[in-house]
Amino acid sequence: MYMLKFYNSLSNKLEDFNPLEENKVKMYVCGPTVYDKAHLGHARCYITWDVLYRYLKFLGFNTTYCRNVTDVDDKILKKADTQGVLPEDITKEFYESFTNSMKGLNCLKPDVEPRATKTIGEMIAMVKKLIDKGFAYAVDGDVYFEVEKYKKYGQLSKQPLDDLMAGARVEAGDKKKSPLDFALWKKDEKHGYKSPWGLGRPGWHIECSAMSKKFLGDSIDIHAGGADLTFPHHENELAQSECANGCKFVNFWLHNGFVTINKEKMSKSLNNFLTIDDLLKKYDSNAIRFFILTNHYRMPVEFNDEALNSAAAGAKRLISAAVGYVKTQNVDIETLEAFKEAMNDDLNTSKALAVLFSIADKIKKAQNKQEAELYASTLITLGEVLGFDFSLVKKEVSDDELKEMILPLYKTFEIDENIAPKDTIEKIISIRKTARDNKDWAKSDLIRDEFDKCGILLKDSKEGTTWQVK
RNA sequence: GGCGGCAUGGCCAAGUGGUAAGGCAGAAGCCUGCAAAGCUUUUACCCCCAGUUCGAAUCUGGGUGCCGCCUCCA
Repeated sequence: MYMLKFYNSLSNKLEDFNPLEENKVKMYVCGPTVYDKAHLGHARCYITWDVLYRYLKFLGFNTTYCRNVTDVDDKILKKADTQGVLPEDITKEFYESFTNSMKGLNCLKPDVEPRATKTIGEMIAMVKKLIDKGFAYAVDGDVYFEVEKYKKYGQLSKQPLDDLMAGARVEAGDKKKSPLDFALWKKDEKHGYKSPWGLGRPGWHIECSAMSKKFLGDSIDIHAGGADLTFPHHENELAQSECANGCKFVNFWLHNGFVTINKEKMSKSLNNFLTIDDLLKKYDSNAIRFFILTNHYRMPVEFNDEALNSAAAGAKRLISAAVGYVKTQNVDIETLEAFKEAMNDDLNTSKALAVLFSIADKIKKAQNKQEAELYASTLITLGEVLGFDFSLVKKEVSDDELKEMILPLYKTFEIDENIAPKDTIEKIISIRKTARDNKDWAKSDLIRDEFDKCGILLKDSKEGTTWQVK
């Protein structure tokens, strides 16, 4: 039995994971602000926590995964105003885009995906409570959290209050008592919601606090997100929630590292990002996952095409090892234990991948069919815990798509277009076989090239020639 | 300036004090008419210096280099 351990950003230590409630895990991940397409950095974040979710469930924890959608935000409003459309138009478009990206990456849907706009009431209630308890104050339609009142402020980011104060920006016309105080509620007469303080909208941090409380309760096991959220977002959430609820907010704070490009953080503001949509045009989800999972989730990952191509090759070989086998209830215990040992160690996915490669190797070296089936089933079972999609190996193409692909061949070989594409391929292969039998290598190679141009790979072996979509 | 992190073969990367997993690429071989695919084999003293130790990539101290947060950002 290996103990499940996570690196807790709150203590900066590896800690044994014990859920608050026996066998139950409540996890919250900061979701996207839906105003633009998701990029590789988001992919890394959500793939990482997707793997955590899958693994917790695999271990048998009754896991509730909540990932919010931030659909009230300055950037959304700004974009809407610039384009002369409603904020809802923006959020609808990019929520759909995000959902598609997640699907494309084979990320499981969270159990709850609350939207900020649907949780306004709870946010207002929380802000009110903070005011009642003396942790917040209202000024001219704004409400601020008074950092001074919460002595533990800075515990997560390990920032001494004095240093924060020294570095804090003081803005002209600021109504805050202290530059460190942050907005819980902002006056907004154009896009605002009704509240005890007039028309306004929630601050970003209170959104997560309220949604987490509503759907998971006052205390939760895991709160995860990108490392850049540690300060101020998570620090502020922590302060608000503990002050409002009067109890511990989160047991484990987990943060993933960034994707870098040319050694710099990939981000919207640096404008050096690659969207998930674009990446998926070139690489499948297994390749992207493999790329992300070869690194430990807390380390930075440097993106470049070479790395992604390398990952694509690795993923393909790994997944292909299970082709022709199905998943059963059986798994190889030794491999399972090795896998768990790796994953229990703060999600050491790099090591877990090595375990998968070793089981893939065992499939090939199996003494008999039964053994091979056991190993393959193990590979699929554990591979799916990492979110690999084993259906992607053999590209399934519909007859119509296939026909579209090989249309030139119909013409070249003067084949009736009413003949099914698969039969057509077989027919051309038999033409090629005749050529090969006659040692007409020029013709044989030409046909192979023609297929290649159409995206079909021919494989010659002693048993004959087979084909597959590349 | 404050806080945090990183430095392992051509590239990516794991690594619990006892002498370096795995992936990619490369090379050689098998297979093939030739290829492709597949299979087999194969490549490291771990940034520098000092220390602790019988023994350090792994611990301590000091360098050097790189990155992130401290402002919206996964």
